[in-house]
Amino acid sequence: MEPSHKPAAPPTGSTSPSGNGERKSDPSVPGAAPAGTAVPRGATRAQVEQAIRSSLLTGRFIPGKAVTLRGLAAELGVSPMPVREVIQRLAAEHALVVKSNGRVQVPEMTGARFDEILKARLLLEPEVAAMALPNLTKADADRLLRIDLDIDRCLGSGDAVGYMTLNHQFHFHMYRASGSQILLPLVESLWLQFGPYMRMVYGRVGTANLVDWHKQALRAIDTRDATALRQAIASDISDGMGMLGRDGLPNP
Amino acid sequence: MEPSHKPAAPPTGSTSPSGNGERKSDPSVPGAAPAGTAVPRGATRAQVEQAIRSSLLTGRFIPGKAVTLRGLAAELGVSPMPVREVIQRLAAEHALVVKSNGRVQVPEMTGARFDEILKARLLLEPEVAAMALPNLTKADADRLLRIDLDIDRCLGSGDAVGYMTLNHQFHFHMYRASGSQILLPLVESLWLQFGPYMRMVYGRVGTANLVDWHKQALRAIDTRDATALRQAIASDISDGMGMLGRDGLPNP
DNA sequence: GGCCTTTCTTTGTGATCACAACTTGAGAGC
DNA sequence: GCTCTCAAGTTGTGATCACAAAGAAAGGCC
Repeated sequence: MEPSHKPAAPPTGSTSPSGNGERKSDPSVPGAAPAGTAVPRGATRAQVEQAIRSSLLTGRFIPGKAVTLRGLAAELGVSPMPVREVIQRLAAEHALVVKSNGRVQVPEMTGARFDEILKARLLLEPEVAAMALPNLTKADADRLLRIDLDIDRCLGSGDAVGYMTLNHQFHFHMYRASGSQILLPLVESLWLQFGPYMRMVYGRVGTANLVDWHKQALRAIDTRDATALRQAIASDISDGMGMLGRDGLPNP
Repeated sequence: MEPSHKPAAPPTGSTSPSGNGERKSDPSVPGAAPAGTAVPRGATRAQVEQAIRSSLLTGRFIPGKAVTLRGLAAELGVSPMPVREVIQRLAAEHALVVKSNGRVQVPEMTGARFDEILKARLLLEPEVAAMALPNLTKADADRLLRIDLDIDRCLGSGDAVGYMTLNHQFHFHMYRASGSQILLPLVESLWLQFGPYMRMVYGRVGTANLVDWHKQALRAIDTRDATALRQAIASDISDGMGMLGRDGLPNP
């Protein structure tokens, strides 16, 4: 809704970018980028993908909302073309669903989906964390500690978006150290799938998380205890998803 | 290479489909479908996706091979458009890789990737099988048995492609009964990733698989023994990947 | 002969167009 | 007043075009 991404919308009220006089001046953003700034190949698509991904991860797209090609394209100030490809990509990762008639929408959470995502996270993420453990340096531990302190601050002030963003950073800064090429993408796909549902967490931040499992994880990293790290991550996932809550979801 | 899919290539030697006189007669297949047969929406893309997916799963694409948009499009007799979207989709599932310059190629197998795929399969597939167990009917068990008998026949006659196709059918007919919406797609992504590497199995069919774990799995299904089923699937995966072989792969 | 430069070709990318299917809304008929 | 019908608008899909960047190949220079 909020067109915060639109870089330089045409001043005329024409939503459709067709009909403007200039043609093919700059293939990236029609209206910005004053024709001369070197734009790397495929830059537009990368920007579009990043914008949509972060919108999904922080819950800015509400589940069930219809996503239209031209709508998103206009919102981002680009042609429908790069949006098409990004949508295909995200649909393949099940971050978006294409219905039988081709319409695209943000997937709605169901009880069964919720349970399965929880199960999949519990299977994969402790393993990825354990893979990362030998590669985690002192600098990584420091970075993780700083992120966790910021998380505490967000929990204290009730900043839900900040909490979600930082929680994502905490987990993936650790996971990335695993050097995993297979398991890590699978985990990323899972986070994208419950991301939109995160919206439910608004206002609920600070009520749960009696035990700070991140601190336990940091201790396990310090002592190089893979079993303890696995346990801490598993507990963190269970508690975090518990905070989201499965109750009230349709069962199918 | 063999243009078996091309329905009605222009008689002229022009590889590029531009320049043909007829325009916009039928949006599906240019030259076929005599303008009146109802073609469901998005039919072309579905066909293209199916074609490429099965090529990947049965190892018809050799790892490292460059995949070009226009090349594939010409081979399938369609415009580059649907191929673009399918490629994006498959790249998102890591069945294809997009290099930094935008070029697309079939991913090459490395030792690390191989180990990780094996680990991921061992984590996920026994679980999916266990989820499927309560839903497996007598009819499913019969179907699985028939597939396995066909597998035995292929192993006897050294039919590698038949073996790979049927092995895929065996596993996924079972897995599909789980009704899983999250774990099953993850598993499918894994199969797509080691599919091209399956090519290595040509000629090696029949040398391994001393224990028939499929038969063990069928027995576990009969006795509704989840633990035994998990074990059978895990062993089947280990043996199957062992037949593919990790030796000789570059380590990174 | 080997290496560098230049040209031509190939290839991905973004934009736009045309079309069919779907959705939505208004209006006529009962 | 309700429902059915039909028209207008919306939306996804396939095709084609134009362009820039990256490769490949050919030619010239040392």
